[in-house]
Parts: sequence; structure tokens; C-alpha cells
Amino acid sequence: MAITIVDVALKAGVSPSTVSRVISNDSRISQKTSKKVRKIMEELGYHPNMMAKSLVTKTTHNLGIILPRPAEELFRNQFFSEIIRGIVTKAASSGYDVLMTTGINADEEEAAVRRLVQGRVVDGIIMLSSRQDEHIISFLKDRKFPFVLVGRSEHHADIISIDNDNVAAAYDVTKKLLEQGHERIAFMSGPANLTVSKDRFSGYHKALLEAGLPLRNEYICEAGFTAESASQAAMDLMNLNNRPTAIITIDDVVAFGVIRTLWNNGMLVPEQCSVIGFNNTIMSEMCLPPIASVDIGIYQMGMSAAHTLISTVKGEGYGQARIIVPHQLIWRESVSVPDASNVKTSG
Amino acid sequence: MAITIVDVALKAGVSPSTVSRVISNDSRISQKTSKKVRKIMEELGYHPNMMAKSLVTKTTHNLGIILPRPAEELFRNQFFSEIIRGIVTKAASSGYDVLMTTGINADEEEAAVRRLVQGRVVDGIIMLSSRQDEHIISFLKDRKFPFVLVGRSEHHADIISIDNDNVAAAYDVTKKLLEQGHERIAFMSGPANLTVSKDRFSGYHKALLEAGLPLRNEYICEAGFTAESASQAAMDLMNLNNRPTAIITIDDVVAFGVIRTLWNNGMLVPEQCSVIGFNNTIMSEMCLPPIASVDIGIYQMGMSAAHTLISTVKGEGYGQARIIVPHQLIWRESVSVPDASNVKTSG
DNA sequence: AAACATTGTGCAAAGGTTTGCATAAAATTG
DNA sequence: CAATTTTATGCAAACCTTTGCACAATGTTT
Repeated sequence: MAITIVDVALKAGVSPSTVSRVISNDSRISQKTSKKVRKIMEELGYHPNMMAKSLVTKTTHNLGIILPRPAEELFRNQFFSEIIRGIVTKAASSGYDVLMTTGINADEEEAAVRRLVQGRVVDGIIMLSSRQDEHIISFLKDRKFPFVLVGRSEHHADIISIDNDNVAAAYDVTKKLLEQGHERIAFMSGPANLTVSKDRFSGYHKALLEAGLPLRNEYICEAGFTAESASQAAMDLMNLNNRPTAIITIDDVVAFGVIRTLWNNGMLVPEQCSVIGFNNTIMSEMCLPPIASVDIGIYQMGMSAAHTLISTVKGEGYGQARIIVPHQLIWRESVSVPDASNVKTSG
Repeated sequence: MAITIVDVALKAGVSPSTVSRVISNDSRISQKTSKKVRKIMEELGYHPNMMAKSLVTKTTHNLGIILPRPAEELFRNQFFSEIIRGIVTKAASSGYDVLMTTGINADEEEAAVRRLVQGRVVDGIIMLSSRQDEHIISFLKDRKFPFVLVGRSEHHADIISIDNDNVAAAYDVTKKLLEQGHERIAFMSGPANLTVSKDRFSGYHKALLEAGLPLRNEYICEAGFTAESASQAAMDLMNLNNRPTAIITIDDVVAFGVIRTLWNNGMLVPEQCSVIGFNNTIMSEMCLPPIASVDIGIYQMGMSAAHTLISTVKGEGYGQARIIVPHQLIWRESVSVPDASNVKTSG
């Protein structure tokens, strides 16, 4: 049988209430009593039962994370570990633990959320899912349960979200390429239904418009978040009559896939074609050639998500906010000025 | 005010006990009552308060993970996300959530463990730390608190651990290289104090012994878990009079670091030197050339850890076990038969 | 028809805290 | 020194479940 607060109270010759107040540093407790009680707690190795405490305070000091389904590609992506690292670091330093859950399918996922929310297992939730979880968002909103979304919701504006500005990021990349003299720039998107794909496309499109260049359908293609998925799309691009001199991809992994595919087909990056990634993961530095990428501060997003959620849980402001973490172009050797000799190549 | 079990009971015209029994599928409850109660629960949107439940059952259905400190390299390594993926997947499918905690330093880490264990926040713990946590292990053992260690403890034999056989893995790699004709094989270890470093060195040593080859100190060197840390060591090796024809590294990232360093200095892999990594992460496939690696089934280890811990928590056997997940050599282009022309090169 | 076994429910205690309110003791005031 | 304020502590209810035991209502056996 574990030591309880009454064991401590008994031995210290005070009431349980007093012990409780000592623990919570209640100002009404005298120095003397406090010291005495603390000593006994130490002696007995007492530690409060969090379940009992939670039951009465209706607070758990746990933050919930709804993970993308384990089978999803995202999970394997470095995005995942970076954001978790940010969340856990911030949470730990604020006295919170992080509880992760996931579901095999949408139904299970929703059941998990209900369990956490209605079972009062966590004080707040961070939604990490990359898919459309509008249903769950509605659920949380209806109950006014504290949560933040990492990413952006298309249907819900009045929530707290942490995101980078994908439109601006893609715009910046495209513009910089244009400035370097590239005119035939391809865009290799992620799955079309993802917000991130749509947003980045917007930015890309906008930059082209401003430069007075047409949007050419054959330069727009789609890949997953794996290197394999990039292969076919990359070859299709390079087989065009007017093949692009630069390809913007949705992720470093995809950028890598493109580079490898070109290499396997006797083409060099950046000589034959420049390639740009996203997320500035370890891989981008490691590739040969190193991949130019957009650092969207994933770790920062994690910190920010935890920080904002904790504030919300504590009732300190927010309630609605769209927090944007800044991005940064990291130019590396996978990009160069377009090669004049390559301009007229036909496939 | 949330819906409680007594709200349901009142509306259904039964006692709270009955509702509780309906929820737990107690066989004594009649079909009729059960159906009636379930209907009311649905109507009211009732969900049990897990804190209250935990308080009486002394069970939380949470598994705790003690993460390596956020600042540590390991956290960034793909090892991390893979093992988490394994753990969370298995846990979720068995009705458990996963609670992660970490500490900035050893003291905080221990405090976190105490909070989870003595505060009854989790039913069991998975130790993921790569460092010497013998202190914490003792703590858990003393209290007979269910836990499994991912990795191996040097001081504690009578615990449950999930590990791969690093000695055998390194032995197999070395032997295979020997069979291919390599005789000058270097071993680039991780930090010397880690068990994984020691074990792999043993395997390497053993294979050399069996082949009747001497252990040459200049072929043994140390790196961290980053590409940078490999640079100097790699150059030192290649500057030896009798430079190695193959280098076994502690991780794919390190292998990559070696490859890049050689490349930057005008040497090709595998032509000038074969390089082998460990962990078979995405990166190993992605590098140019693709890196031969040892797949130690990290995802499997995660699944296995969760599975074993859950069994233990439920009191189903175990108590002590050393579970070994099998490894597999993945041979890729970073390795080749040693080049005869390179054998006599001097630095 | 009486005695007994079976089945389905309810009562109340227990689990370990926190906290509003009451009260005792000490300090301050007139 | 009595009256009042301040300070420090204790009492007991509340948080929401689960579960051992008692009991009522059926069904079964002689």
C-alpha cells in the first residue's frame, strides 16, 4: 500500500488539509509547520497520487497529441520527430507531460479523441494530423475544449493554429529562382488534397504571374512524401520538349528522389536541372549535391504549439489565433543559374 | 458540468452500479437492462471519467516513455521516430495510450520518473534512454514497477530488455567483409561509453580473431551520431600508410559523413573504400551511392517493447527476459570487393 | 407448496486528494 | 484587559468510479 497524504499528516501531527497546503505552497501555512511536514514527506518518500488530484482539480497537466496514423508516410518523415521534440521540450519545461494516441482509421481516431477529452485524460490537445480532420475539429470546438492545430484548417477560421506561411514560402522560392534567370520552373506537389500542396501552389503561381510568365500545366505534377513517388514525375518532366531548368518539390525526400532519378538517367543536378526541397531536414545537407531547401522551423512550431496550448489551458488569452513561424531559404548546391546550353534541349 | 454515471443511472431508472456493470460487460446484467442503459448513455453522450476510474482500479492504461534528453543527437536520429511508431502502434491496438516525458538533466529525469511511477500516472514504463540510467533502473526494480528497457543494461541482468544482438550484428558484417576479401577493416565506433559501441566492437574483434587477423589500433576510431563528427576520423583513417579498404560505422548518418568526407577529398566510395552503416534508415537508401547497412528492426523493437510491457502490466508471465530482435544485412553499392590497385596505396 | 438455487440489482464503502468554511490561537488595538 | 483583527489549522464534503455483500425476484427441485 502506497504512502498517502494522511500517512504524512498522521506522522507530522497535522491534518491532511495542512499537508495538502504545504505541497501547494499555500501562504497561510507557517514556516515551522511547512518545514516539519516537508521533512516527514521526505522521510516517508511521499508522492501525491495524481489520479486523486486530477479527480478533484479537474486538471491533469497532460497535453494530448493526435498522431497521424502510424502507417502514414508522414510518420516516417523527419517532420514528425522534430515537431515532437519541440512539443515535448516545451511541455516538459512547463511541467506538462505529453500523451500520444492514434487510431488505425478515422473512427478509431475519433474514439481516441473522445476518450481523451470526455474522459478528462488531458487538459488540451495538439492536432498533428495532416489530413482533413474537420470532423474532430468541430467536435473540439463545440465542447470549447482547448486545442491547437498544427497546420491550417480550410473550414474553421476561428481556432488556434500554428503554421508556416506556405504561400509566401513557395512564392519566395519561385521568385528567387526567377531572379537567377530560371524561366521554366516546375512544381512537384504533394497529394493534391492537402492544404500544404494547395498553398504552395498558390505561392508558386503568384510569383509566375508577377513575372508575367504563363502557368504551364505540364510543369505541374504530383508526388507522395517518398523518394519513389518522385521518379515517374521527374522523368515525365525531363522528357518534355521544353524541359524545366528547375523543380520545386514538396519535401526534401521528394527532392532527393528527383535527384537520384536524374542521376540514374545520366543527368546531373544542378547542371541539367536545379532542384529545391522543403523542410531542411538532415537529408538535405547530406545529399550529394546538398539540397537547397526551405527551413520552416519545425522545431519552433512544436515549441510554439505547446506554448500556445498551455497558455490556453491556463486561460491566459488566445482563444483564437493564427501563429505563423517564419521560414528561411537555405540555398545549397542543388541549385544554380540555368545552363544556357541546356535551354534548348528537347526530350 | 459533465455527464456522470449517476446521471445515466437516474435517467435509466437503475443504480450507478448497474451502469458501471453494463460498461464492463458484467455477465450478471440482463440483456434488457443492458440495452436500455446503453441507449441512455448514447443519448446523453456519456463517457466515463478516467481519473475517477483510475483512482479506484489503480490502473491507467497509459504506458510511459522516458525519452532521451531533447538536446541529444539520438532524438534527431531516425531511430527515434521508428521506435515510437512501433510503440504507439502496438499500444493503440491494445487499448493503451503512450505518455512521454523527459528531463533536461539527470535530476529532472529522475523526478519525472518518480512522478509517473509514484503518482500512478502510468501502468508501466519503457526506458528509451541511450545513456547509463542504472540509477533509474534500480529505482524501478526496487519498487517492482513494470518496465522494459530498450537496449541493454550492464549492471542489471534480471530485468526485461528488448535489444538486438549487436555483437552478432557486427560480427556478421565483419565476417562478410572478410569473405569478400577485405583484410584492412576499420571500425568507427559511437561514444565509447555506450553499450552499443562496446558490443559492436566485440563482434568486430571476434570476427577478426577468427580470421586470424590482428586488431590494429589505428583502425579503431570514434564518432558521435552526426555526419560532422565522422570527418576527422575518416581523414585520419585514409591518411594511414595502410589505409583500410572498408569502414564499419555506428550509424547511417556517420557512414554518410564518411562518404561525403571522402568525396570532398577526391576519393570515391566504394572504389577507394567500402563503407557500411547501421540501422538501415531512409538515408541509407537515399545516399549516392546507397549505403550498405544493418537493419536491426527498430520498428519491431518498438512493437515488441510495447507488447512485452503490456503483458507484464497484466501480470501475464515475463518478469525477466532478454528479447532479441533479429538483424539483417542489407548490402548496397557502398560496398565492393577491395580494389587491388588500392591495396598498396600509402598516405 | 415448501425449500432451495439462480439471476439481476442496489447499497454503501473505498480510493486519495482539494477546498470552503469554521474555529482556535496569537497578535494588535483602544 | 477586553475587543478586534490576523494568522494558522482542522472538519467534512466533494470529485466519480468500482465492487463486495446483501437482498429481492424469479425459477427449479422435491
